[in-house]
Amino acid sequence: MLLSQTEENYLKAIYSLAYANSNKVSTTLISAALKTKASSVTDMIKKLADKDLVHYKKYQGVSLTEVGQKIAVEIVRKHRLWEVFLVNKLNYNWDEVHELAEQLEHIKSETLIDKLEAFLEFPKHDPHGDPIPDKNGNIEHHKNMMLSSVENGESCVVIGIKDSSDPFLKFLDKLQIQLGSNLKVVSKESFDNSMLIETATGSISISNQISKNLFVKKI
Amino acid sequence: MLLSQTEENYLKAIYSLAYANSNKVSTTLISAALKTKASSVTDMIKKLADKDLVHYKKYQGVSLTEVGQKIAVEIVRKHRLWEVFLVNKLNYNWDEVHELAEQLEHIKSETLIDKLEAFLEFPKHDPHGDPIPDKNGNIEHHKNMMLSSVENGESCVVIGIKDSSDPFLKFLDKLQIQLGSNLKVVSKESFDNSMLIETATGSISISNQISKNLFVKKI
DNA sequence: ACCTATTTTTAGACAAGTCTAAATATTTTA
DNA sequence: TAAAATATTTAGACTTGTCTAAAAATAGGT
Ligand SMILES: [Mn+2]
Ligand SMILES: [Mn+2]
Ligand SMILES: [Mn+2]
Ligand SMILES: [Mn+2]
Repeated sequence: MLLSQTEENYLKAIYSLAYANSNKVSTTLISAALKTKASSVTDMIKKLADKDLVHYKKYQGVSLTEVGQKIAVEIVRKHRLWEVFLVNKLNYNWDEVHELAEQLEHIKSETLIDKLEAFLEFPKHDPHGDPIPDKNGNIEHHKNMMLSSVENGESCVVIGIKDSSDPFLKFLDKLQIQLGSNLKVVSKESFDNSMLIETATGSISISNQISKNLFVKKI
Repeated sequence: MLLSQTEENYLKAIYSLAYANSNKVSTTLISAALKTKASSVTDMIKKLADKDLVHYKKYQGVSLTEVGQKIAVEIVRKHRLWEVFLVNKLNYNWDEVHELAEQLEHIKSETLIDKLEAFLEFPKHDPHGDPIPDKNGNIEHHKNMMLSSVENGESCVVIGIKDSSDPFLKFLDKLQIQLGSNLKVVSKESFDNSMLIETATGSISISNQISKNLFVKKI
């Protein structure tokens, strides 16, 4: 099955949205994610349904078939491996690689991505801490522990970013928080849910907005 | 100026054809190179002319403007650097990379190709011996010495392949002839212009077809 | 110079992906 | 449960790049 870039982008979008939300994804949600109009989405959904890549009943939302899901995961795999390449080999910063990976993920080849994976020495996570599916499509999701739920006095390591938008990544750079950073929760304000935390470089106060978007592992 | 992949492919095709032939390129030649119909070429030529990327007068053939040429060379640069990446870093064979580079050359980014070039340590030639234009578009063409014109008793090094088609490259593999191979011309048959040559691994007879397609430098 | 063969262009059509505007279905609210 | 608000689908149009078939221009041969 040879898909167009556009079709691949739809599948990937449906995959992320289905994961983030429940299961069935609405037309408007997709159109927002892809910056198209709802009517365009309806058209494409029909095409994908014809190819048995999505389940679709009018007005009922859409979900991926097994084949559709498999393809979506392959694209996610490509996206994340290319991101690793860009950051680890070409010295891009983690906030600069998304758009490029968005293009590179559509390169068609039977062998390329496995060779790239080997060259990168089989990374398990992309530069934003997101898990990289293996060549069979298996993927180890984060356990859902956010910094916001860590108790006073406890320490943890940053293992992932929920909102990988450029501005948020740049802001983390400024705070000198990276993947692997050790953080100790000193205190929590019940007033606004902000936190005082200790990092390698000092103590900082961070808003709930931020602590809700950092995946951590207790140590 | 943001061009579509198709437009870029046309510019690159016109560039190679203009270089291989005289200067003005005919509609049919382009359609043969791109495997489209002549009528499609006419349509696209008009669009490129509107964008001042080619000079075009009906029935008179087409040639690149300065801007058009600059863009074409940029695409050639990308193509060849990606080929180097695929061969040197991902361990592809030289006969496997063309189609992939054909896709990768269209990735849009201000910074990617210069970072890739640095990562590859500024190679001067692609895996087929073709020169890589620098970031300003300067390109050092081969001096036009083919193995076929080397005299009896003289030695030379293979520095490039004129016809980089998969079958020819595979055939050279079989003969154990690579870029950098030392060849000594033992004798030439006036009958069919075949040559007896000595390589590192032994003596072989090669047809004029082959010797006409190997760029060499005398030593 | 004229007729013929070839090349090139035009005209009209089609598929993919998108849009706007209008119609229809669903959901919310009262 | 019926009106109002919102979401989704349909209808018709447009752009890009392609094609086939037909018309027009050029090039060659006598
Ligand atoms: Mn994409
Ligand atoms: Mn990522
Ligand atoms: Mn190409
Ligand atoms: Mn090459």
